[in-house]
Amino acid sequence: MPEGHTLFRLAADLNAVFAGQQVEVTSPQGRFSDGAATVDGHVMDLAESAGKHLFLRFESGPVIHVHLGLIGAFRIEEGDPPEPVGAVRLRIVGPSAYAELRGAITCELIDEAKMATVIDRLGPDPLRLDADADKAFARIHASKKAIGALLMDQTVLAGVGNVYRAESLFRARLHPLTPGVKVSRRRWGAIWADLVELMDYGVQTGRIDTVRPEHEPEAMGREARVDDHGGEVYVYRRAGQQCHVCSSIVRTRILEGRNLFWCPTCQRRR
DNA sequence: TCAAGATGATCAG
DNA sequence: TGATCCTCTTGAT
Repeated sequence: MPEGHTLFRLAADLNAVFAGQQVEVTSPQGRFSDGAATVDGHVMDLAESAGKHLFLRFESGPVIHVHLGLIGAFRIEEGDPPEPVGAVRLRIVGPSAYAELRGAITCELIDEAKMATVIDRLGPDPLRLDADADKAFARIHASKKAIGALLMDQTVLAGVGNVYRAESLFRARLHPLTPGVKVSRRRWGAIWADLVELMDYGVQTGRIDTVRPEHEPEAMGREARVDDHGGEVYVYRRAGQQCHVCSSIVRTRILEGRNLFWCPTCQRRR
């Protein structure tokens, strides 16, 4: 589930087992062999996330830059590593645990300058305490593009993916095709505050739950269903089903190549 | 056994 | 906007 909260949590978990430790770094699949060899046997300094990007810094200077993309997965297991199974792009082995990366869209060795460039391109990240929500609002309010597309643009806002997009707009009762220029500062302030709360909760629990207690299906007399992504949601991937709040049928369409979901009654176009 | 789809991003046209 | 890449799971045949 690679949205920003996943990477934030992953960085913390990697620090817990590898920070300050000498680690063995390999690429069983072979596609990251040169990069792995450069830092193999070195001390991992710190893992950090920025939006959906992950950076593993080594005391000797190099940084491993990882982006999970749509299907990437980085798993940490305790104990000694078994023989690699499948396409393991990167494997890190420490004294008490090991981690394996599969399917990432990016796994490369970069320097501090390149890391700064990657971070500079990103919009404010709701998971960072020093993030400036006004910076995102300036971009949104200057755009005629749909707010549903702007929320997914990582140069506008970092870390928000398809699930948080669908759910934050539902909770704000805002139609996803509303042009950015029509979103007021007050409305944006509420969406930002909600994203901060939702994503922080996602970091703590490792899942995306967005349904307020009073709207839970049990409370509404309906059968509860937890989606594949591991949480209870209002509209994400619920096309054709009843809205938890008003019982209208949740709709879907493709917006800029990605599935979009909304409730036509709770999120009326104005 | 094979095709489709998935929480992402980039590039060409 | 469509094609492409990355890997794995699910469902159809």
